[in-house]
Amino acid sequence: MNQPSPTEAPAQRRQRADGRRSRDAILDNAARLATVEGLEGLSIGRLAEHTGMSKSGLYAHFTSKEELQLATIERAQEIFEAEVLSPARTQADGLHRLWALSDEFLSHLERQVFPGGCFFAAVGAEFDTHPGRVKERIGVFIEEWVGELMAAASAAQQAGELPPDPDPEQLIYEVDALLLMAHAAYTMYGDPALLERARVGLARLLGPRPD
Amino acid sequence: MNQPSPTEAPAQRRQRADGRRSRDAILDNAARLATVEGLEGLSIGRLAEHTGMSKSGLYAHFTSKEELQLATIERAQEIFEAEVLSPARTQADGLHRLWALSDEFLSHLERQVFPGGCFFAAVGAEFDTHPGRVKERIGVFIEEWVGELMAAASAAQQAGELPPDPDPEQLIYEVDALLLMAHAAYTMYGDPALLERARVGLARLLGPRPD
DNA sequence: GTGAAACACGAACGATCGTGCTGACTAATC
DNA sequence: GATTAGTCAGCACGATCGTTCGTGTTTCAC
Repeated sequence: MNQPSPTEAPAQRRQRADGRRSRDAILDNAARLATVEGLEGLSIGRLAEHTGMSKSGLYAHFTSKEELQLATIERAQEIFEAEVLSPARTQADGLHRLWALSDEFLSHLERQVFPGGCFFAAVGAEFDTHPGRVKERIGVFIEEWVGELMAAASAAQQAGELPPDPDPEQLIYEVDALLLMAHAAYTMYGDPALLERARVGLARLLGPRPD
Repeated sequence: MNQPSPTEAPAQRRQRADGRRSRDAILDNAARLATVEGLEGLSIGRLAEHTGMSKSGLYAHFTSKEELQLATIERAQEIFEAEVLSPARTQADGLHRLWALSDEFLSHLERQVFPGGCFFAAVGAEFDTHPGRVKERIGVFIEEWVGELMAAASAAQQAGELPPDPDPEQLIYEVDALLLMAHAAYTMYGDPALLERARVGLARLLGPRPD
């Protein structure tokens, strides 16, 4: 029934439970460490040491370092979804959603979900000058994030919660600028007041939080 | 007369003209390459190859890689002063100066003074999670840059060119956020429209350009 | 013009990088 | 319970890393 038809390429080697657990642990560490050491600066050896396994044992889970980097991005995306996107999506579309996305983003910086701030801002800054599959994936995720912000902004304008004047692209550019600045400033100096400044700026762009 | 008193530690080994030229060439290449490869990712060997000299010959100019990095930052600062700060300082203090600083910054991105965008945004993102002398120097320069922006904003408020409402710290936080976003977006996607969005945002913060 | 010192090179160092291979061990399948 | 294959460690590889040293070569001060 649910077994793949024999004509289809299986391609997927069957996976053992302990292997799945190891791979998860590796990628959890990789996603968090990458915001500190960088996605390229993070070496297989140090990641293995940090995960408590041998270099070759760890490497057996991936076919190359680039594959490890891509898998790490995927894991970081899951973490971001769980910590930022999902909580914000409980809010109604429109201005509530837009504020929630911004607040949850700033909250995940403050809670240090990643020790180096926003994963995608960190590795994006690292790979913006390194064309290839890794940069592409990061670029795609950022576009999705911006798309989600823009959808909420459009809905807010449609509902009359926001003036139509700055079109959503411009508005979200400025919102995202404040969020990026919050990441950069807070990671560099560690002062929570630098997160608060972003909230003040958001209030000027979006008006005070609804409710 | 202008020779150092013999009791003073000479400390400074006398320098030959060709050596000075070599060192300048090294640091010019280093400052520009660092925005692409990263200040840590830039290796002595590749920098030597790019400069057209041997690895050991290049290294003889510095006592360690960290010293090379610090000298590179100093050189980048000189370039930034020449390309951004000096031109803007020809404008009168206040709103004119503030707009000039912003415009010259965006212009130096567009002219690709550094191939990887803003040097200090790039290496700042790399070293924000690496405490040490390099991070400190970067942090100090950013504070000076922000200080210059804030001084212009204060003068503009004093002159009645800007409302006193957002205090200079908050205002410059938002200005700098737009400039940082311009760097990040333009470096990642290469679309000049992303620089124009920053200008539009600046106009909302500062009002239209004077004159 | 001569001597001292700055300069630049080649060779080499120990360490670490990403990447393979081999072979025990062990969990899942029949 | 035997077979299969996923898991993971040990070892080793070529390359590259930052760094040092010794040795010619070139510039500059006297």
